[in-house]
Amino acid sequence: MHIVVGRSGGVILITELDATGSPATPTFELPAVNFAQYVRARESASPRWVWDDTAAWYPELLRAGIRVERCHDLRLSHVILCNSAFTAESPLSQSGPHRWDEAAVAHVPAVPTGDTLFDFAAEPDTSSADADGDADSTDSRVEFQRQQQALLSSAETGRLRLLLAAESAGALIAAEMQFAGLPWRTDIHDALLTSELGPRVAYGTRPAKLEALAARIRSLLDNPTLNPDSQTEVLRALKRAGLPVRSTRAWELKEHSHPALVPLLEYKKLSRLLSANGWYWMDTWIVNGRFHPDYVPGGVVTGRWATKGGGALQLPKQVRRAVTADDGWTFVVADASQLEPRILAALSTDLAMADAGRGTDLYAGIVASGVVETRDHAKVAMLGAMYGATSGESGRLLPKLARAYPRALELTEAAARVGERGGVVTTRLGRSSPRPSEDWLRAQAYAYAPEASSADERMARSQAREWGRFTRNFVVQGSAAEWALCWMAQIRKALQKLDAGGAGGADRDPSQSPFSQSPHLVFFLHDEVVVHTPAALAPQVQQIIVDAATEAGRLLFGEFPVDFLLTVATVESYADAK
DNA sequence: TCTGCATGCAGC
DNA sequence: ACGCTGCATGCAGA
Repeated sequence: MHIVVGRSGGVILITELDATGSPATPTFELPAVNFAQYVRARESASPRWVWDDTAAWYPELLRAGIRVERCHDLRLSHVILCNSAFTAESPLSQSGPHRWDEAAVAHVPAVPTGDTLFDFAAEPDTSSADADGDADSTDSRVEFQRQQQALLSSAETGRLRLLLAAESAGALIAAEMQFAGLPWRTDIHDALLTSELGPRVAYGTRPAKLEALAARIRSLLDNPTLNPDSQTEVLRALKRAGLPVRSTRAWELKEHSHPALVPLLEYKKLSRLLSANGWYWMDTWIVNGRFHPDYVPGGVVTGRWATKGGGALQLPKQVRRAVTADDGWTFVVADASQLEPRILAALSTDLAMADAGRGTDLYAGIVASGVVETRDHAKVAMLGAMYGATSGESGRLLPKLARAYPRALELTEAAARVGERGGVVTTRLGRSSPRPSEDWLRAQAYAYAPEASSADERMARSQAREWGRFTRNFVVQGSAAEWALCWMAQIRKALQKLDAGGAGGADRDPSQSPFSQSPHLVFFLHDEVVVHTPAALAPQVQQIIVDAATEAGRLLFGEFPVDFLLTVATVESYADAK
């Protein structure tokens, strides 16, 4: 059963649909204050909630202590269906742009408590799209019908249905992870910063260790006024010291040797720590011992998640020590080993490559098959195949890989050729790549014009290859993102079931947060998840995560025999994983 | 003074 | 001439 919900002024409009998709009852209104109770009551029937934007609806339910099992996020689904090659003929994807194509409405973050920093979180969202008073429940219902119709008219209904369900589950998970937050010990974080940088100082001033390094750099470069934070000044000073560098990138500096480079590299490392995850970041993002990352599901063209603010997807290993489980709780951390190569093997039904990864590290398996000499070579060559390397070590190793795994390599080559011609490629479940820009198309067309110079032709060729590398990678990265969504959705479902059988079940105290007593996802990083769980349940959680990986593989690739191996660890601190 | 772009680096 | 990002910072031009 589907229940379509929409807002109009101060009321919620609700349409319950039966199994055929037609209204089971007339649309009715509910005062906004009664909405959460309504959802709580209806949830027992396991409906799929249909709403415009999960981030605009779910946080308030979570604050009311309510979780929902499943939803259909119209905005995320709209983007997928409008672009998918599997629904290219549908009226939906041929219709012009409207409000469903707009960026997500500004939404309020889901934070459980009304702390100073996030006090605004409790205020209702007044910026939503129906400010003109239009009954957007109608809009949502119409849009839902259009999406259903596009889905059913597709030759790939099954894959797309799975993709929309997974994408929507991802939206629920993102909201739940933001609400629950990642346990974060500010005392440990502060001690770590103090030991690396020196005691805390006011914002905008240099901590002692940075100041000492700056002094050392100035003296070794014989430049008493040098500002080590200025790339231009540093570059000039290095050149004057006789170093043939063309940038101040760490990897380039490491290729040279000069006494000043030691403190300079150390300065850069620490200065990065301070500006990206220093005390200011801690004060901004840690609330009551929890980091509440602002995930954006579907935020990347390939289907990966993005973040806005907080940098959850760039959380450096340096600070993961501060991620510490609550007393009596623990983390189960799992990451998918060599996910993208395994995805590629399955996409291309390359049995030899799947064999290489069966029950073992896939790169080690490639070495064991005698394809290349070392694990590092196997890895570099695989990455080169998926990213489109043409030169260097990776480029040299590619022919060996192509001989051993022709099907896999042919898939990546074909994806690149499609992109070079300006075409569209599609992931396993049906997310299609964007079309190239007008500029790109113009440059390609112009390269054939009689008045085009050889520079024009070179430029066009270079841009064509660039777009080819993008589409080459899109298929693999995007399909891997789909696997990860299915994996997480399965984990979530199984954890909820585990919870229903235990202390957090039917007799749960509704005044408690839905996550305060039972295992739940707290972090996601492309191919890695973290579950925060009562310590006693960790073995069951591990099993759930492993089984979910197998199930995700089956959902995407059916019976094709590819393993999705995980590295799983039960740890008190995130820093101790892998 | 503000804004947009370039740089550099964190993650996968 | 190897893919996708977010974020902080400095710098140049408006």
